[in-house]
Order: sequence, then C-alpha cells, then structure tokens
Amino acid sequence: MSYTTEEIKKIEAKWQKIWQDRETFKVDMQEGRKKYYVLEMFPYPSGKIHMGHVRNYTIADVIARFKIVQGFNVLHPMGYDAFGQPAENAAIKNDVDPAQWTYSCIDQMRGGLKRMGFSYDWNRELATCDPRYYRWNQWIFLKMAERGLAYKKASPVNWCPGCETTLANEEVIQGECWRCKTEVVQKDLEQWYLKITQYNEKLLGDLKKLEYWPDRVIAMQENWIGKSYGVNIHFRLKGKGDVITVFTTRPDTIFGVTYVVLAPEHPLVEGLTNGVDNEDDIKKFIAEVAKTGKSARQTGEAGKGGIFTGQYAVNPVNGEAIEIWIADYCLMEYGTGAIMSVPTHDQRDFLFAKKYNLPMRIVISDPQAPDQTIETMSCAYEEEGVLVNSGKFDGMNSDAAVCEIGKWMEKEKMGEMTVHWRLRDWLISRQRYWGTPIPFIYCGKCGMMPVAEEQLPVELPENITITGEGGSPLNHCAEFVDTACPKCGGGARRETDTMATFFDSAWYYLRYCSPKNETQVFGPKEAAYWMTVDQYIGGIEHAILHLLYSRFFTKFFKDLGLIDFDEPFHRLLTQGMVLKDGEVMSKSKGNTVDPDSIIEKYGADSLRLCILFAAPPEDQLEWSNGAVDGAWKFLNRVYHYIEGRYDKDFSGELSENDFDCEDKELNRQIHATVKKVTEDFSHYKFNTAISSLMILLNHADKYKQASQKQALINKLCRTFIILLAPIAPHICEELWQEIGGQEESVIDVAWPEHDENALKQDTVQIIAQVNGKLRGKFNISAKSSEEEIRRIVLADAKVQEFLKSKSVKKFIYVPGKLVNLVV
RNA sequence: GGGCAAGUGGUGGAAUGGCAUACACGUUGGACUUAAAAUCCAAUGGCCGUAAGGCCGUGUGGGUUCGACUCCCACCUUGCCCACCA
Repeated sequence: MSYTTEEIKKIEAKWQKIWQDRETFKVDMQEGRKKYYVLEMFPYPSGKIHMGHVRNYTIADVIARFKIVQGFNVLHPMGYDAFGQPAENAAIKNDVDPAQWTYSCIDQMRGGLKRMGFSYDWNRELATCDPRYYRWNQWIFLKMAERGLAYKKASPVNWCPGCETTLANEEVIQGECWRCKTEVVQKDLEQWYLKITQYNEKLLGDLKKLEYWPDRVIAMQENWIGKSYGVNIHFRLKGKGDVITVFTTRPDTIFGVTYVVLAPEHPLVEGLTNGVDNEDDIKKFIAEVAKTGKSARQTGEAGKGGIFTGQYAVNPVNGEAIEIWIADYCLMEYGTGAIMSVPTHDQRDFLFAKKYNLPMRIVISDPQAPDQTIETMSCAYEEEGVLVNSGKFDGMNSDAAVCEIGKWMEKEKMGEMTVHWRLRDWLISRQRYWGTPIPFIYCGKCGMMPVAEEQLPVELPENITITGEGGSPLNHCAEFVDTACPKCGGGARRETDTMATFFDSAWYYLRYCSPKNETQVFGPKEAAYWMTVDQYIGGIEHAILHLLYSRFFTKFFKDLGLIDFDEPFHRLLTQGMVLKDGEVMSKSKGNTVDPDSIIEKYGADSLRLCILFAAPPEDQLEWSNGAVDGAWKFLNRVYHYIEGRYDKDFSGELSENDFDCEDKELNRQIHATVKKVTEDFSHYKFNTAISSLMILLNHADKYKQASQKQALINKLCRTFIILLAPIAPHICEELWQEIGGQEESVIDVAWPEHDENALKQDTVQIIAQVNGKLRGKFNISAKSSEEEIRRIVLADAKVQEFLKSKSVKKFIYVPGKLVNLVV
C-alpha cells in the first residue's frame, strides 16, 4: 500500500470505524484504578468545526491518549453548549425551527470531530438543549431559590425597543443594538439574579489553591472580583436631616476633602435640587448625561462635566461646610454612587477642581518635594507621604493613617470600615426562547411559586413563531404560559424568561460523569470518582465568566452536600488563538481555513501534527498552508521507512553484545528520543516532541547506509509507532497492524521506558572557551579526568594561539560540557 | 492609568546560566526525469576574506558573572485583560 491522499482517507475512515465499533474509548468507573479526567471546553454548535476547535481538541486528544497508554482510566467526553441566540437569529432570518437548526449543526459538528479521530467516549455525549439535560438546570435553579441564591429584583437593564428584549452589555455596540441598530435605553425591569456575591470571599480566597492555573487567569479573576478595603464616611447635609455616604479607599486624605460629588442617578439628587435656583440647568445636565452611552461614560471618554447643586455637606472630621456637586465622572455602579473629592491627591478630582475653580488643600506631603504648594502643583500627588493639615494625625505616615483614621472614624461614629467588592450578582434571565425556562409560576392569588420538582422539566413548547419583535416569543404561546396554580388550582401564568446559557455550561463537567442518570442532577459516586477535572483546556476568552461561574456552582454543590471538593478544575491550559496573516481567524474577517478542506487533501493526522508542531500550546499560532505540507511529508517518510525497513519475519533477538559503534549510537538515540518525548508530552511541549521524532527518523535514514541490524531496526520501528501514536493515531494504528502487532489498538501497547545505561556515551564533546569565547571542540573519553582534559586543551595549537603570552588566571571546568580559560 | 504575556534568521520556532538559530517551512544549487510533480542530496544569520579564518549578532541601554537569549535594573515596542473603581 502506498501513502496517497486516497489511501490515507481510507486508512483514517477504517480506524475511525473500528474505534467506534469496538468502543475503544468507552470508559467506566473502576474503583481502585487511577483515573484521569481530561476535558476541553465544549463547543457552541454553530455548524462546522473551525481551526480553533481543531487546535483545542487536538491538544486534549494527545493528552488523553498519552494518559491511556500510561495506564490511566481516562475520561474524555464531548458535548454541545447548544442553547443561545444564534439559533434564534437563524430562526428569524431563515424561518427555521431553532431546535432543528441546532440539531443539524450538532450533526455536522460531530461529523467534523469524528473525522479528526478524537478519542471521545461518545456514550457520554450531551447537548444542553436536551430536556434530559436542562431539567437539571431547573432543578439547580430551584435549589438555589430555596436558599435565597436565586432571586428576582427590579433593576435597570439594557433594553432594545426594536427587538423588545434585554441585551447583555456585550450586545450593546456604541449605544446601539448589535442586531437592529436601534438606540438602547436603560429600563427598570424585574429580573432574576444569582447571588454569586455570597461566595465572593471563597471565590477570591480559593484562587490560591489553583497553583496549576495560568497566572494571568488568576489575575483576571482577582481583578474581576475586586476586593478593596475602605471606609464608608457619612457627610451630613447642612440644614437637612439627610446623609450622603461615600466610599473611599483613602481615608487618610479625609482632611483634604473640599467638595462632595453625587452621581447624576443618585437617589438623593432629586430631593436635594428640588427648588434650587439652577434647578432647570441641573435637570438639563442630568438628561444630557443620561443620553451619553453608558460605555462612553465608563471608559472616561465622555465629559468630566459637572454642576453645583447649591447645597452643602459637612465634613465630619472638621465640621467644614463643603459644596455638593453632580458630575458624570461619579458612577452609580461603583461604591455608593457618591465620592468625597480630594483634588490634591486624586488626579480626576484635581482636573475637575481646576476646571470649575474649586478649592484645594494639601494634606499629604511629598517627601521628594516637601515645599510643594497648591500653586506649584501640576498634578495630584497620589503616592505615600506624611500627613499635614490633618489635625492630630499630622506627621503620621499616610499608609499607617489609612488604618488609624479608619479606626478613629469608626469609634467617633463618623463612618465604618468596610470591604467593597466589584463583583455584582449575576443577571441570569433573558427574554428569549432558545434557553432553559425558569421554573416559576405566578398566581394572582397565591403569588410567585416554584414549579414542583416532580413536574420538571418545564419543557420548551415547539412550533413557536420567532420574529424578533414583540418581546419574548414564549409570551405569545398560550399553551406554555397558561397553567394551573400548584397551590389553589386556579389560573396561573408561567415565567417566560429563560436562563442565560452560562448557566448551562457552569456544571456540564459534572454531568459527564453520569450523563444518563435520570433521577439525579449527577451521580455522587461517579462524581466522587471522576472529579475533579485533571486537565481543562480552552480559550482565554473564558478566563473570567465561565470559569468563575463554574467555580461558584462547584462551591454551591459542595454546600448542598453532593460533593466534597470545592474547585472543579485542577489544571488549566489556555491555548493560544489561531491567526491567519497576523489576524485572528474569524468568519467576520473572512480569513478562515476550513479544517475539512485540509483533511480532504492531507488527512486528519497531518492536520493534527501540523497544528501541534507549529507552536507551543499557549502561544498564538500563525496558520500556514506550507506547514501542512511539511507534516504530510514527514508522515510520508515515516510510513515509507517502516514499510520498507521493518521485517515482520525476522525473529532474531536483540543482543547488545553484538553492537558496533553505529548500532550503539542508534540505540542511544532511540532511548534518548523515548526520554525526550515522554518528558515533552508530560509538559505539553508537543512541538519539541515532534522535532525529536524527526531527528530520530533523520538518524535512522543515515544508519541505513552505515550498518544494519534487523533486530535494532525492528525495535526502532516499534518504538517510533508507539511514540507517534498519540499525535497521528490513524497511521500508527495502520502501521502497528502491518508490522504484525497483536494488540487490538496501539493504545493497548505499553509506553516504552528509556534505559539510562543506553544513554551513556563513550566519548563526550568538550567545548573550549577562552574568556568565554568558543575556541575549540574536543572529543574526549567520557572517563577523562579534569587534569587530562586540561592537558589536552592547553596542548591545542589553536587554543595556544589565543593564549599567546598571556597567563591563564583561572581554569573553569564544567564536567562533560566545557572548559573556560580566563586570561 | 493598572495587571499579564511577548520581542531570537526570509518565516514558524529551539535553547532557562555553558557551542545562539535545533526541528521545520521557504529559497538556491544538484541528482533522477523527454519534461513536470514527487522524492533524494547539498547549501542557507550579517559583514570582511580566494581561503584558512576573523569580527558582529537574540528590541534598546546599563548591571551581575569566568561565561547572559536566559538572572537583575531602567526604557522602547506589540498583544491581551481590566479600568473615571473613588
């Protein structure tokens, strides 16, 4: 048989069918046997797989196969994150049923995955849009609601009047709806939230346990959770009973406060400005700010404008009356929606005070410029320093003062020390059709009630018309909405909101452990055996949301008593993106390369090899068609070498006593390659593992001319096939069968071990340096002493040339490697 | 503004204190061929030199060291994440 495109397609199809028929990768729990759970982030089934999937899943597949041959019981499942907007958009655009559209995409996707030859246990395949899956979403939701972790409250959300639905922040592009371009407005709506903030301390603290996660992901999560220590300080309104509470992380600057700022949306604003002279101007200003997009305001591109309210507040530490302003740079979303302004020690306050000619006072003296005055100040001094103009705290270091003033204010009841979290509760409800229905019922008499557990799942109705107009499609579906009240039996309405799809993906890794369980969210025994996920692999774009939600759910399940661990993913690998011509490969850029077209021409093994060889897993990968050619050429050479050199009928024993110099060297290289590939696979350095296999093949080709001992060649062929198999499984299965391997699959063959003795060399090359510069190379017996080496090196004519009349000051000897002569 | 990566031949990359550019792509030359493809062989960082050989060279500038792509300090550039965060 030759290795042509036609043949390789036959070989790949043949082995894919064998793996499927024999259920080669089906696994079951085996108490007492070491398990390994390798998982890649499951795909949204948008149709064909793309290069990003290929890269992600090939990395995972090599790890899975490597762990299998090392004797682990390996769980390697695959499924589909199948709810979500694209299905609804397709429905609106092409008048197709979202379920049908999704399932046909899943079929395409599965086909693509199978053509890559991935080692999935297909018995565990799941799709989140399957009622057998999403009923457990509803169950989890009910459990959360029971504990007050799922709740409903009114809050301002992004609302598109065109589509009549809420939008996620990411769906608002420059203040407009990403789909219909209508201007997005803020609207107060009753929405479901998950109280993730109840876990903020644990979510932050447990990041320390994740020592095998990339630093940047840890940093991003820390940043997102955003714990900051500070003080809530109360400013009494002059002449009124109300109090403005501000949050600050810099209580040490309290004596420098010269005005107070409220966010335009602050609840006190209306009462405060009612009837003041410039009331109309204030209303105009607030309306102006409201018109500015939220995103423009938050990025700081907008304004830094403000207006005086005509009212005064009292600084509790010194009784000073200070102006109250309204400004767009103060955000309602953060802190208390009110800030104390210290222009001398906060750059934003500094610019604002300059613009509106507001007073300033230095309260922290810069040790580098102790004579600084307000007149000479060109920007705020935000660093550490010594307190001045601060009453009894004068002379104290500002770092120490943060704590001391906080304590003092607490004692004097001027404020409280507090911890502020950036993390907000998670808005989970969507006015969409293609998602998990939230299992609640509203009765006019009895109020809001959860659906009884035994009534689950609340299934999505079929044959819904989706137009993109008129709000949630479920609202118009009487057979879904109209129901009986579980308490009084009277007419009631179902909740028509569905869950955001991040809910679905927050726990799927647990469901894989027992996907067919019909009575429980997941089998606790199976979860205890398989979890935690030993290696999780996916894109950096999920560094915050998905991974944070998954951690939250795991902690919740632990509190429910279902599991006894509190982090789901032991080790995390974030693979780099696939680029084409320096840009991320994407449909919108139109620079995608279809994996199927590559498989069609070169086969899956070449694609797998090429994508692993081109770059280390975490790095960006620049796609090049030429690189596939190289992979193809290499596999070709492997195939022809083994076909041509392996002798199936040869039965002689390998005897190291008969080895001549060449044999010994080739044998050494075989062992060195085993060692290198094993180490590289363990550290996911697939590119260098592949290069070491290429080096071995290059040596094997040269050996052909020098000497040939069939026993050694046979050994080399066998070893080579096993080492290459995790990367290029189809061709290696075929070759293993051709050389007469008795095992059902090359996956059943034990991984080779290297022999340290075989790695030893009789002679070693010693590098000679003079003053750190390379001046000679010597092949010296490995047994030579330092003294002998010194004599040899010093006797060398070329080395002498560089020594000339100078004397050797120092002789540095690194055993087996080099000598350096310092003159 | 804050955080995290990264910067090495024409290209992807290797080397984590000890021969810089492994391995591959590309290019050039050669073999085979009527020819092409495929395959095989050889060369391939820059400068000087007929050659032997020498000098320079891992973003920039310093430092530590017998020795630095590698460690330390400062800076520049690029990418990603966060950000009027009080």
